[in-house]
Amino acid sequence: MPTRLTFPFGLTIEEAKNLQKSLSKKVICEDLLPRQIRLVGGIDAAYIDKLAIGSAAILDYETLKVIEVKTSCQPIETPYIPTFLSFREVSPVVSAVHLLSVKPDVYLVDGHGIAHPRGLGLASHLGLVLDAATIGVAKNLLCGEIRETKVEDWNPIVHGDETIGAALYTKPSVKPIFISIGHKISLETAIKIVKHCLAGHRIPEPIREAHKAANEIKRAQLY
DNA sequence: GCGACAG
DNA sequence: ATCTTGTCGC
Repeated sequence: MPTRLTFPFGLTIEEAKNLQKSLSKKVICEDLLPRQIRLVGGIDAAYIDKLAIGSAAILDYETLKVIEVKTSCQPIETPYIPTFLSFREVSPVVSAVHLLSVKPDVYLVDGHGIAHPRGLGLASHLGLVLDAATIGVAKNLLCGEIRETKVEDWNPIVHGDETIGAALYTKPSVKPIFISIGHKISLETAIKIVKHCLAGHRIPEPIREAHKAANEIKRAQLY
């Protein structure tokens, strides 16, 4: 019989793949967000034993100062399988987002958007679930290759004959970060927003804050 | 069949 | 992601 992993809804790998494919058709690669961004969100997750900690941080876009941070712990319900990260992280992360008293104009998500084998990385999946603008910000490439034609501070990530993202060089002599459309945004705007949020670090500030919050929870739970 | 593979 | 101190380098 087919390999039936403990996916939500009892999905098999094949069924999960088909779900990703159909959901990816709903992803919008255009700017459906305010022209003037006021609040930016950062999304990340951490793990302690059998618990997943979803984290969401809200920062002021201009000053990059933290306005609010929420976390939510849940039992881990799905194993980590490459290309199926969203099945593992969407639930805890959405719970954290629902605890927020304010919603951002766009979310920076720790993971890929459409730069995914079936076009549905965590950032895109989350964007569809929240019906919000999202940007995928990954530290490693999952699929596609970098086209070395750098004329600015980034190179296109191509898959076949399509540009699925950008390798953004944030600092000299430092590995780039991989940006891709999550939902309701264009790649150009996504790159612009991520660059604005760098503040001298490789990882954009909203994600760093979400990451910090998740780890602070870990310490509290540990003792 | 083999290797690669976000967090 | 996680287990983990000091250390090399900008």
